[in-house]
Amino acid sequence: MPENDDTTPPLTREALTQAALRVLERDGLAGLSMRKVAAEVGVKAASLYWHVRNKQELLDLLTDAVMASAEPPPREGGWREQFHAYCSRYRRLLLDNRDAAKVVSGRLAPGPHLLAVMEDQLDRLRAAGFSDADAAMATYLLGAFVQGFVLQEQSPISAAEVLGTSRRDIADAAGDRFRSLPADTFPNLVALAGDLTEPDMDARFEFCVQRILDGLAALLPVDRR
Amino acid sequence: MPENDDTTPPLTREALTQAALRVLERDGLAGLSMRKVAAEVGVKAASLYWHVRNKQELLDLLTDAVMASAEPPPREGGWREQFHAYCSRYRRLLLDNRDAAKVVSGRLAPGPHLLAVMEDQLDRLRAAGFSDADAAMATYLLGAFVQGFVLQEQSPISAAEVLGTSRRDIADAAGDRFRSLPADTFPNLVALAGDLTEPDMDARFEFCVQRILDGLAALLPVDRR
DNA sequence: CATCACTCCCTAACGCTGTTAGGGGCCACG
DNA sequence: CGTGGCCCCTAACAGCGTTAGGGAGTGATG
Repeated sequence: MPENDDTTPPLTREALTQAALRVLERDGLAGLSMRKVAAEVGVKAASLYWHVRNKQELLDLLTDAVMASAEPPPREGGWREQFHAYCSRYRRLLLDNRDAAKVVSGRLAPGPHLLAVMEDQLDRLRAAGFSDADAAMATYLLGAFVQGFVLQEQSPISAAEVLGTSRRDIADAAGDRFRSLPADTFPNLVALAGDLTEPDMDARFEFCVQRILDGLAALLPVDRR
Repeated sequence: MPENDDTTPPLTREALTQAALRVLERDGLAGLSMRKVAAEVGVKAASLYWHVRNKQELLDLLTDAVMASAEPPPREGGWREQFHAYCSRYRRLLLDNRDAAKVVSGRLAPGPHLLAVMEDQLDRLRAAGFSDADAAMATYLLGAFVQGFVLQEQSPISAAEVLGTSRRDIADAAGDRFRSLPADTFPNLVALAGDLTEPDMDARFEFCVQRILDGLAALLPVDRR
């Protein structure tokens, strides 16, 4: 009798999704198993298959649940500020929810929340003066980039048997590694060791986003950039 | 007696890597197990742990093996053409080796071959007139983007219980899905259904790369773009 | 020659995974 | 009262990464 209620309400897909979200936060994507999700809702693993076709469908639900917490930036300022904010918020979202980048990039599942985001982005891009085709491509470009960036940003470093796990320490170690390469075959890596191992990922992201926004701006007539 | 030799040469990490590469090509990353790799070299699974610390180390070797087949584009024409070629070739490489994008993005393992690529890219960027910091960032940006793009490009579509698995059919189905959305809440998705589901991924990639190159070009003094 | 250390592979096992088959209470409807 | 659908169960299957411990073969050392 683990419950004080004599009957527990039947499971819903939403409850299941929320439970999976908790397990994901606690144990990460690698630790997210059907058995743990089942235990989280007080049920055995096989029972999940009544509500969900398989694990992938649960991950699809997770994807949309993550996207649900995305809220569009304020609609003020130029299109550049707005899309800069969009990118920053999307990155934040992926960073704040554990392993969200891996979950989202594992499947292209346009759930209702993602559709809403796309709709909003397209509206702003067209209002900014982008052609239909360019607007469609721009949303794709920004989405793919932010996802790729965060994935890269979060991917573990191979040589990291380093004790100090802080960004700073890792960057220092990587810098030393670059500097200790043979200078005759890798002159540029040696010379740019410091630049290559910039530990401030926010600054890196900033740079990249600004370049992409510059590239998009070049599509507009000069007076609308 | 599966061998005509009475003794087989002892395993090397290189032989093991090549075997893993074959299994990867045949069964994909999800089907790549230590047992299968062991069988591929005619050995039992536990024996692999003599040559390799764990599966992740094998994947790191795989990553560098994939990067080994990357060859830099010819050093002729402007920096734009050169880096356009770099991006296209990197994408081709990721597309041609099964699940290469997933393997590569799972770990940040700067093996010798990746170091060589970075060295070469930095050299060209500096020659083109980019500052040290900008050159370092640019390699990062291009790498992260291409990886993100291919990952997105290859991620399976959730609603694809569709029979016709061709790009064209999937795009058509997705287009129909967009068009059948309620036009009052998703006017842009409905209107741009065709543009959003452009099936020619080469064209999509082309667009994105050109935008990023435009953005990078803006860093240069006008006379060197 | 005997002994030791080292290399390289083995068997056996542990605890985990996703998924299916089949069964059994329970509740509403005819 | 019976029947059918809902919702969960137990049991099991085949596979996974990984470890412990053993046992042949080889080459150097006493």
